[in-house]
Amino acid sequence: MARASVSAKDVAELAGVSRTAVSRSFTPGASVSAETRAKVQVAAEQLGYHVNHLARGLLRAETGLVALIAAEIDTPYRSALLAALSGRLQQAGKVALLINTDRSDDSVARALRQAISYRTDAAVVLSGMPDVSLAETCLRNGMRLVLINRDEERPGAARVRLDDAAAGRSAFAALVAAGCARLALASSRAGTPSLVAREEGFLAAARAAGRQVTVERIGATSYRTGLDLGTALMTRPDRPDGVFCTTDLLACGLMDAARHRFAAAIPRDLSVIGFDDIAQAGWEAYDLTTFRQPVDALTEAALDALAPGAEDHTRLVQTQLVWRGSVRRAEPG
Amino acid sequence: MARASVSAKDVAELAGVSRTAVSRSFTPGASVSAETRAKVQVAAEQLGYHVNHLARGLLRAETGLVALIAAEIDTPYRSALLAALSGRLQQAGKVALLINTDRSDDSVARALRQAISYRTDAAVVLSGMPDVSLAETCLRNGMRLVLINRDEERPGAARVRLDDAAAGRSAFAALVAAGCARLALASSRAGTPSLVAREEGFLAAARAAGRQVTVERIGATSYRTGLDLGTALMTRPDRPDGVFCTTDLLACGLMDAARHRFAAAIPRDLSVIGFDDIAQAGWEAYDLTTFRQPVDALTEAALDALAPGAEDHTRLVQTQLVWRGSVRRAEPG
DNA sequence: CTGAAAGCGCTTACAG
DNA sequence: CTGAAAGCGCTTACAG
Repeated sequence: MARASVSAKDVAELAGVSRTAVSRSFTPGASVSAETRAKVQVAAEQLGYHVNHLARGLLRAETGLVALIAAEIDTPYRSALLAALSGRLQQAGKVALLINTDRSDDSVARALRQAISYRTDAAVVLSGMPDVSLAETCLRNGMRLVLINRDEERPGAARVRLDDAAAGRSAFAALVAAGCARLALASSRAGTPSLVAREEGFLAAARAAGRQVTVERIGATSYRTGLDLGTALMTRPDRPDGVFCTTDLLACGLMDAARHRFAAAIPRDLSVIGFDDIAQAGWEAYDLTTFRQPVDALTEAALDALAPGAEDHTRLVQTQLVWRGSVRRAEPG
Repeated sequence: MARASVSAKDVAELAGVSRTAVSRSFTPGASVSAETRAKVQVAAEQLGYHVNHLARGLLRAETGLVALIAAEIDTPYRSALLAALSGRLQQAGKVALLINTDRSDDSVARALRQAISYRTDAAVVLSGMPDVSLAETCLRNGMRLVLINRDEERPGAARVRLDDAAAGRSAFAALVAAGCARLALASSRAGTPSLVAREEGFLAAARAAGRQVTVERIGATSYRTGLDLGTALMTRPDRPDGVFCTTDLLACGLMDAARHRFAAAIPRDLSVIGFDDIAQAGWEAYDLTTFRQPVDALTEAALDALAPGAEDHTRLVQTQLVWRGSVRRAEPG
């Protein structure tokens, strides 16, 4: 039994017009006289009528629904991206279906099935990777598929990626320019495409310059892991004096460990560069030099990619190094 | 023109059964033979069929959609609550429509209209306050309405609230027990119900104990405001030695200002208590004693409240003081 | 500009 | 257990 709610029929009766006229009154650009539309509007207002988008979605090519599929949505960077994405979607007259997953591909599959069930116009995948056949099912159901910061491709799906490798390279250059002698790379074991690309950019640049790098990888991508990374690096005999953390969360933990457990001063004893530019990077306790994830640019690229008929190429977005106080300034002259 | 997608009719034809049989095969508990169901399943799998929940929502009493309406969703506390809420909703077989608002009641109204348009089973309001007539429209459309941490009531709507006043009182008791001589209250000017209740609990307890309290209120609820609050309090001639911040974000800013701008040591020179227990409160740089927002309890209460036929009373959830290092330990007896 | 009619994809009595 | 039929609330040719 359907839920009781006021329908176009009720409005039509009250306004003394046909159901068709009601429908037209709520469709921008439809051919209705101003007079009819006014009568309908009054009746609708009085009854508290709202067009049923479920029914409308059945008839139109678009439902106005877009699925946002992501893991760890309470994390600073993720939540910032999600906020931008959902806000921007609303501006565009769409509404976001938020589906959170753990990292397993299985839960991405479930999320995508949900999206299909509600016939979302598009699905934006921020975490995990849908398998090929499911991706095809999405397309077959007329859905656009946008992958954010995923390294694999899916035929028919658009990708939006950060230039992580370039950032890794420029992190290396920045630490060298600051005069750091013993370089380190600190990352988690998550092994996501973004992390790997940052690591490889950094290491490739070091290799090209003939420089040694101490590499430490531990656990999940979290503040706690940052503490462990800091402890691991600071207890080494060849304690580094310049480190690139593949994430701000890791950098914050690493800085706290270095300061509170080893009484190291930053940047005097240790220069640190992070990645993401989460809010905390700008807090005075950290004042972290880091790469800004251009949330707005990513969001625009994603919106462009999910428009019907958009091209499926990869949209590459550049990051920008935000200079703060965690990296030693090179000696003048 | 509707979007091309595989329908029950396609599956029925391939499986050699009626459309009714297909429908039943996807309804738990419906009367279909195992044999028919199996045939349908095979055909559905092969075609990549998924029940259209838009159409289903038209016929059933529930759509499976729940609207989450919130502002500042990239803020640590908000995003944690949203993550819990949307995760729990999924477990319950529902899916979250994320609608973010600014604080204006107008944008809450727009959000609610969207919810009605998609016939969500319920709307959970975390920010702002819907006006009475719109709240009634929601109910008339068969929607449940759950207000989280809102002080006003709406007839027919359920509320979930934290016992903010109790927390305020116990913050006072904790600072007194720590031996603080000059107490302060630091808050923003946002004036939300939760903030006001915390402030009043603290001030009422102080009044009852005959103690003076320096009150400082500035700007929005943010880390930056915390810096300003810290600066304002530390420049007073009667510099406080114990402060209750109505939010962790404010507390983090205040601590940073006290330390970096006034070289104050915490808790030696200043004891600080926050509220929320955001992730950063547990970071070594802050190690903040604070009240934990029991996100899980709030979430359970919200889910209980949005079940069809649930009672509309207010569900009051208690907070818990998490002791860390930002409050001086009282001298042992 | 307007309305009657067909149809989107589903579910649910109803009859067998 | 099974299927034909009616109907959920809408939109879109079609004819006037």
